[in-house]
Amino acid sequence: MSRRPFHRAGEDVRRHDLIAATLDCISESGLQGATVRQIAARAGVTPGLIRHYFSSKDQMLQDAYREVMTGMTSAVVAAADGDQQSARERLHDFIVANLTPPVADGRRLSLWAAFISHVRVDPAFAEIHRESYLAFRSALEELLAEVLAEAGEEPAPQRCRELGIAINGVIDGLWLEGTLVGDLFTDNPLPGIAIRSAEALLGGIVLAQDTPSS
Amino acid sequence: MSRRPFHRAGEDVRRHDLIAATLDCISESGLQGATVRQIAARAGVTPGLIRHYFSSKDQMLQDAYREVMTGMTSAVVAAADGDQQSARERLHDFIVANLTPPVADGRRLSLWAAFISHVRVDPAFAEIHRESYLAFRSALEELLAEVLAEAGEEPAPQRCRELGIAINGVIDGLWLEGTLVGDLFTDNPLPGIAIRSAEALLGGIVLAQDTPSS
DNA sequence: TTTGTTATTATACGGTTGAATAATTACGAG
DNA sequence: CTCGTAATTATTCAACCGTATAATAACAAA
Repeated sequence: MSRRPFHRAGEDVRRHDLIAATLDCISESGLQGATVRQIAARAGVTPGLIRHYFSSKDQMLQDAYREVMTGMTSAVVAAADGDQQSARERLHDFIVANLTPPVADGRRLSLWAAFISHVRVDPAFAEIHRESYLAFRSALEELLAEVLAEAGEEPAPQRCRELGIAINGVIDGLWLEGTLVGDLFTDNPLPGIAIRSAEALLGGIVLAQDTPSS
Repeated sequence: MSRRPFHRAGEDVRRHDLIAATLDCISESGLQGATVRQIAARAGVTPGLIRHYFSSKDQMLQDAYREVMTGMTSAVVAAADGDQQSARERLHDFIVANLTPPVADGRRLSLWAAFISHVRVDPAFAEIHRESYLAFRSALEELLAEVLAEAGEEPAPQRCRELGIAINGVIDGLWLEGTLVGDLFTDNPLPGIAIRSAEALLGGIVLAQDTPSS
């Protein structure tokens, strides 16, 4: 009976590894499959270590949820911060980034869905959702204001807000269904649908460089 | 030690009661809280009875999922089958029904979210989702074809399909966020946003009787 | 009223869960 | 090189999970 050998790791790397292992477990077998033992095995440690870095398993899940959401928003915001010249192009890339990998990805959807099911049950998760949703929407609204101004239209806050809600709805819905049953949309690529929908919602402002209208 | 008294019930009633109790448990405490003991207690029976009516707990969950989804689609389809004259009015009511109670409702969202998190893990649930999504989308496409024809536009299948995907996306996204954090939208009623969005996507076809554009 | 069927309850089982505690071992400070 | 600290492992615990099986009681048929 030899004791298991181990090596020490910095607090930050351990926490990150444990969260990564948690997300792996959730994406593969859902929240139900994310047990402390499974997570520990995946991270290459023993179960007890989890409660040394997190006050409880629930606390670790909250941290994991926060990381998933910030990862998604930062990915699409980065896509809109490239070297594009016009606001139209930035909005275009922002929308497309939402509906193409790595954001539109089965693993991300699994994680998102698992946590969403907890939002209505646990207030702590509701707060995390609220924060991430508002961060996403405000980034989108800012982008929309620039697009409107660029097109010579007065970017009234109320109009930007409503446009943001609507376009966010399109993105959310397409991302959800497209990633859930992607094979249904091979004949109708979702990025194109999203761009044309946003253009329609914007009252005809053209976003795409090349738009072969269907 | 007195034995618990009981009365017999018809097979259909019992199954329905058990499924109802299952949904109650899920909506209140998520899938994790929907244990056979909790469900049985809620239904006023003992746990063993569940496996007398369902081959397994998982089987009962599948039946419950199917009931939730058919309940939602039938509710909105019924809203579009009233005594409205024009197709425009029917589409209008269809969209509004999606974003107002009892469809836009916290309990329904809790149930939907809990099951969605299972769709990516269990193929049986994926199949149920696929069926219900296609049923919903085809109902919407049919409605859209009538609206286009009524407006004198040729209802090409490809256009109806793309419109259906896009409008379904708007509905899904708004339903999701609106029900998750409804208090964020008190100043921006979602049914109005959805209608105006659909009108924009339809290229200007007017759906509402009275549309005070924001 | 008696009997047979089966819906329902009661009980038990093996396995798993998150958490708590105690025993070790790696590593830095001195 | 030694020692103290704390990161990590090992073990244990009570509670709970879904399921299987046997005992019981309600109701229908005769």
